[in-house]
This record gives sequence, structure tokens and C-alpha cells, in this order.
Amino acid sequence: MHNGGAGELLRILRDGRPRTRADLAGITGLGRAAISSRLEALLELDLVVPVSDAASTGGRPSARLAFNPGARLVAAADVGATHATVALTDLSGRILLQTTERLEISCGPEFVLDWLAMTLQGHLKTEKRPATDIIAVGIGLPGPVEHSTGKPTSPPIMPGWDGFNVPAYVQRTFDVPVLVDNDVNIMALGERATRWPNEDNMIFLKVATGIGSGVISGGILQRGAAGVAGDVGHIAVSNAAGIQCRCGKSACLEAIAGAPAIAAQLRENGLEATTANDIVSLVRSGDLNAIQAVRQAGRVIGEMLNMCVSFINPALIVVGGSLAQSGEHLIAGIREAVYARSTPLATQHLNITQSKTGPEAGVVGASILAIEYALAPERLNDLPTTLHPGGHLNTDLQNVERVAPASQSSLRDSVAS
Amino acid sequence: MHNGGAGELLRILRDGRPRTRADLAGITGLGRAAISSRLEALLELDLVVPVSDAASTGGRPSARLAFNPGARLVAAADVGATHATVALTDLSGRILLQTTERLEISCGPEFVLDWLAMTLQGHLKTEKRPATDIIAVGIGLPGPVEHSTGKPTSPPIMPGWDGFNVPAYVQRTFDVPVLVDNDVNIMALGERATRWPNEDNMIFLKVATGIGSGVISGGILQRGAAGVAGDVGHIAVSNAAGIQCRCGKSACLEAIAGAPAIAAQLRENGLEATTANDIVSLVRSGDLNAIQAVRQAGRVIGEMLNMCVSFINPALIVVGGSLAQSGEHLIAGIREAVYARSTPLATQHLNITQSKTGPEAGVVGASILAIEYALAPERLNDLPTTLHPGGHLNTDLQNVERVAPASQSSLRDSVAS
DNA sequence: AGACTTTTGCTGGTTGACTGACGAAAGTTA
DNA sequence: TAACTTTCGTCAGTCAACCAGCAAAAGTCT
Repeated sequence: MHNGGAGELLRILRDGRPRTRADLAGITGLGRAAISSRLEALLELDLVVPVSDAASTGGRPSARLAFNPGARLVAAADVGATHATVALTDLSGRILLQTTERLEISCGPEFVLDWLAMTLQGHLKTEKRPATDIIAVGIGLPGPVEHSTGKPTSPPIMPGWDGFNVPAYVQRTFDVPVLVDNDVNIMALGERATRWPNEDNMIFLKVATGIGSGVISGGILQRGAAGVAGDVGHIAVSNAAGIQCRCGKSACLEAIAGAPAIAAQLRENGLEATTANDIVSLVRSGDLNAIQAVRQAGRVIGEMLNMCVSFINPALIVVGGSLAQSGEHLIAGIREAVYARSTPLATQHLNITQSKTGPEAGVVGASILAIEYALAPERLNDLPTTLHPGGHLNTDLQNVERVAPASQSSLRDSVAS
Repeated sequence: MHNGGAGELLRILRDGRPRTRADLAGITGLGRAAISSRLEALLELDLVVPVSDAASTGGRPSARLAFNPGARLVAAADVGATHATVALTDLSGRILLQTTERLEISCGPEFVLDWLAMTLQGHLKTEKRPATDIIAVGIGLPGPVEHSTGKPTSPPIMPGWDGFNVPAYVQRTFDVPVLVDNDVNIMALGERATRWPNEDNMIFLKVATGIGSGVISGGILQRGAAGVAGDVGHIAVSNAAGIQCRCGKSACLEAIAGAPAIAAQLRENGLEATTANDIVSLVRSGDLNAIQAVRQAGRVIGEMLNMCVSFINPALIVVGGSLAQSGEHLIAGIREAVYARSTPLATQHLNITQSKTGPEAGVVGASILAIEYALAPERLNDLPTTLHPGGHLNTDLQNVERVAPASQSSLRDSVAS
């Protein structure tokens, strides 16, 4: 029952690859007995389970053990300005159940968080899992958040949320760690976890109504002094002196390359467009005017990114958000501007690409945020030994495969180590 | 002799404040016996020494122990384009001996590094300290450096240095860890260490012939994917379309707000100015033209910083480099532009100030870089027990208070082994 | 000088973690 | 089925780390 150091084993196993005890002994340099002892703790927590044995080499085949993402649950929420998504995920960030609904953030924290809790309760019932299986909650909000306390700070579009103690409120329902962060930050985490697990220097850029970014530098998400790092939407761009932004200043990037600005421009040319989706539809239908406008927006964004590239020297820029769905045109404009301008050293290994994670990047990121916190070695002891009332409750879906885990391995590989 | 965990004690004591054993027991939560045991290891390494006892409270006064920065040495070098500074520092980053000489970096790595080693040997002789007292070497170079390997990568102004294995070459003379980094990065480290020890989100901006910055975010120096993070000199600024930069592009920040650009502008107005120092002299003499030009340069720089502030949300910007010596005029221009533009959340706790560390910020930073590496808990065991041939060599200033320990026995012991 | 107070070094004793070895378990091969 | 091979679980033994208590040391106070 001495699980000191079990965290290290879990860290190794969380890549999803099953390993024998001998493998683990080799990796860690410990003896088999020590490995077994630590594994015992993880097995008891159900975080690690035996999978199909390795092929025998003539004698008793060695048992292979693998991380069991289904052992516990994590609740994740991505709250936008007008819509909210809440999901139940496993410990690899895989979504088990997901609900998206139209929900105005301006309804206030109590209303939104109550809906969130209620929906999660429903998810739990559907999945037939007890609430005690949830080990952490991750929440993304559309505004600045002081991550250490989980309180929104002076959010422009979230009336009633300023300084609200989100974790405390959520913990009245789920008494587990609650991690809150900016929605773009969690999208960055989600994007990295699902597609770029080894990328330590990347920028996730969200282009929709607003423009924002999540900055992962030196392997960790950068939040800055006040939690507003990555807030690039109101950086001034050139050749836009007169254009007024909703924030009160002029020449903001968002006021020129955000969806409303592009839509307005298209309307001037006689097209019907109001939202980002309208623009995407037009682009997909092959409208040259729309294509040109999106590409030009990309150039303007690229002008800004240019500076970010010089400043923080990322290896990867991922462009997401609803406007990024318009094929490669936005990216093309961005690439054009960035590669035309930045220094060779900064760009020669720079990859600019479109987000392929889709709309669930947010909840996945929120999930990852919560998982990384709850499964950190120093907090492993906090996990209660769940006693599943009915015995082994996790004999569902994914434990059928437990003996044949090859199909899951690719999914598991996507989890950041 | 079990010094596992001694690193933690050293980390506490490195703030320089002397503490009693009881203090340390209270801080760490360990018993006095454990503290004593760990202290023994540190005392043997001479990294911690007893200082004057605390005032008695009626009984035996408790001995106070303090970090002993004089126990070992660190070699630090700040190599610029035309000048190089090399210094011998103690373990707190304090400069013991320093030499600055005119030295062209274009002479090539062997020549420069040989000079560096030779000068250090001289320093050692002057200080009457053996070369084995040096536990690490820190070097700053005026170009991009791959910090993990210590090799310059495609430096624009360092012919012959590209890919040169600096640590390997230096280690032929001093067989200790050699840490190499960009010169602006080490200035950032130096500035933080000397003036802002608790600032985790700051930008150090150097304004001289070129313009560059060192970015400390999330508490750690950000180097980026290729080691060129903070390279802001060639970011495009507005209203400068036609101006050519030495890098081949146009409208670079450096080409407008760098010292040569300002000097050229002043010459157009009939003033005599070529170098940054000329400009500073003119400003100090009260020349309105020069003051106006420097302030305008500050505004242009502020325009760029503006983006950096939005992007990484620092709490502090320190402006250094030779042009920053011109009083508050440069800073005033920078502040003007930054506060006029950036969002309130990002600027309300933002402090923009002038570097007060002076020209030795570079070597101090190089020293800090080396010290942090060598004194990291996981590397404490690598420190050899130095045998001072002449007995107590470090009986200078700050060791006056030391209560003469049984140094003979340790000496005999190490000789025997 | 002597009593008192507090710290310090030292010495078992306890705890916890890890190793090594051995027999049981679980396969394969003849 | 029996013999062989390899892994697994267990258990005593070892070792390092830490604590508690004690006597000596080093002060102060009367």
C-alpha cells in the first residue's frame, strides 16, 4: 500500500502502450518487486489493468498491464458566448457523452453552472456511473480567467461573472478539483493533446467572431501575469487607421479580420452574409468575392502572427475557429504573410496548419486540463478508492476490448505524455 | 553522508538570509536531526557556513547558518559584436573580477574562446583560487544559440561560429558544465536576478545598434523552437514602408528605432552623431532634436511592445541597452505608445522601467544561468569536494564572521581519498 | 561561581522502501 | 501427462532516512 512513486509508473503507462513488469523494471531501473508493489496500488485504484498477455517465449507468458482510461471520469465544459458544450470524458480525454446547447453566457454564472451540473448528472445516469467516479472538472469560459483561483476577471461579454468563484460553486455539486481557464487556452490544450502531443512550442489561433490565441511555450500553457496572454484580437494592424472596433479602439485585428468585418464587406458587394457560417458557405460554394475576402483576412492575421513568430518562435501554428472551416483559403493568406516576412531561422521549421480537431477541441482541452491536474504524481494519493457497488462496473464497452487493445492504441497515443 | 534532499535546504538558504537549524526544521517540517544530517553534507561542500550566532534567549544561542557564495566560482562571459566581458563571480552572481576588452567576434570561436580562457586563468591567479573551484561556465553570444547543445545556429554577425561546439571547446580548459545562450537572454536573466527576483512574467528589451529581447514567461526563460524567441528587431512597424534594413527586408523596427537610424536622422539635422553613445551625449546635453528623436524611437518601439504585451501579458518590461541610458526619454516614448493602445487588463499591472543594472547585466545573467544549472538539486552530487591547498582561501569580506571549523580534518580526508 | 536555559551532536529505534530468493503458477514442448 | 521454461507473488533481510531522547556544550542570570 505504499504508492510513493506510483505516479512515475502511471506517467509511463499513460501513453497507452501495454507493458510487462519486466519492461517497467527496465525503464525505471527498479527491481520487479518494487514495480509489483507500485502496480498493486495502481491496480487497486483501477487506473491500470491487465490486458492480453504477451506471446510466450517458451514459458509462462508475461502479463501486460496498461493504463485504464475508463477507470474514472472527468467532466469537461466549453462555454461560449451563445452556446455551451458539456461532456463526460474518460481519463484519456476521449468523449463518452456530449451535449451542446444554445445557452447565453449572459444568463449569469448560477444559471449556466446549474445547467452544466444538471446535464452532467444526466450523463452520469445514461452511462450508469456514480458521481463519485468523477475525479475533476475542467471548464473553459469565453473571457479572461485567473486560472489559479478559477475566477473570471473583468470579462467583457460575461455580465455577472466578474470575480465569481466558479470552482466553489461547482464543488457544491461535484466535490472535486475544478480547473477553469480561457476557452481559447483549452482549445490549444485540446489541439495539442489530440494531434501534436510532442509539440512544446505552438500557438493555437481561433478565428471566428473574435480572434484569440492560446500560447504553449516551453511545453507549458502561458497565461501571463493577469491571465490574458494570447489575447491578440485587439492588436493594431496597419492600413486600417479609421476602422472602429467594438472594444472602443480602432484598427484592431478583430475589427478587420473577424467574421463580422468580413461579412460586412461581403454585404457591400451585394452578398448575403452575417455570420462566420455564412462566409464559410459562400467560400465553399466557390464565390470568388468571398474567397478573396477570406484570403485577405488571412493576410492581415498573418501580419500579426508574423510578430508572434518573431517574438516567441513557435514550431507550429494551428488555426481553428469557425472561419478556419473555409478550406485552405484562410491558411493560405496567413502563410503568405508569415513566410513573406519572418526571418528564415524562425520560419524554416514553422508549420502552419488548420485545426482538424473540430468543434470538440474545447471540451477535449478542458478534459485534458482536468486530467493533467488530477493525475499528477503529487496528487495521486487524493484519489479515493472507489468501491463500485455492483462489483466491477467497468465491464462496459471499452473493457470488452481490454483483452484486445490494439484498436484503442492509436487513440491512446494521442494523449499527451 | 546522505545528502538526498540537501538540495531543498540549499534552495531555501540561497536567498542569503542566515537561519538556525530550528528555523529550517520549521520551514521544511523535518526534525532537527534530519536537518543536521543534510546540513552536514552542505557544510562539507562548504556551500553553507556558520555565521555569527543569533542572540541568546536565555540559554545557548542557536548557531545561524548561511549560504556561502564564496565556496566556489563561476565563470561568466558576455561576448558582444565588438567587445567581450569576462568575469569571475561567486555563487550569488556577485562579480569578483571583471575584464572588458575590445574583441571582434569575427575573429572566430577559437580565438575568442582562447582569449576567454586565458583571461579567466589570469583572474584565477589574481584571486589565488584554483581552477577546480570553478563549477560551471556561462556564456552569452550575440546571435541565435541552440541552448541545449550550446551551438550557435546561423548567426548573422558571427562568421565561423555556425554550429561550433562551444561547450566542448571550453571544456578542454575548464571541464565543467558550459551553458551558452543568446546575449539578450542572459541580460534578461541578469536583470531579473539583480532587481526582480520574484517576477515570473517579464520582457527585457535591449535597444542599441540592434534591438532584441529576452522573454521570461511562466517563470522560465522562453527560447522557442529554434532558440530565436525574443528576436523582435525585425518586426515590421507601420509608417516605414520604404526604409531598408541591413537584414534585407524593409520597415524593420531596428531600421527605424535602432541607434544607427536615429544617428542618421540627427545627421540630417546637422548634428554629429554616429553611435548610440553620441546620441546619449546629445540627449544629456539637452539637445531638443535628439530628445525628440529618441522619444519618437520609443514610440515606435512601444508600438511593437504593444503587441508583445497583448500576446504574452507580462507584468514588467525592462528597457536596457546603450540607448536606454539617455534618461527617461526613450522610456517615456515607449510608455506613451504602450499605455495608449493596450487593453486595460494587460496594462493595469504592467510596469515599464529602465534597466538599472548597467553594462554588467550580461555577465551577471551568464553567471546566473550557470549557477542555476550547477546548483540544481539533482546535480548537487556532481560537485566535487574541493581541497583548498592553502587552507581557508575564502577568508574575504563575507567570511570574516565564519567560526573556524575543523577544516584540517576534511582536508586530510580528501587527501587520503 | 553555580544554577538555569537552550542548543547541539549522538545514539538507538522505528519506519518504509527496495532487493534477492524461493516456491507456486502458467504456459510450452516432448 | 510429464518435464521444462519463464513469470508472479511473497517474505525475510537490508539499507537509508528520520525521529525521540539524552548528555554534553555553550550560553545567560543571580
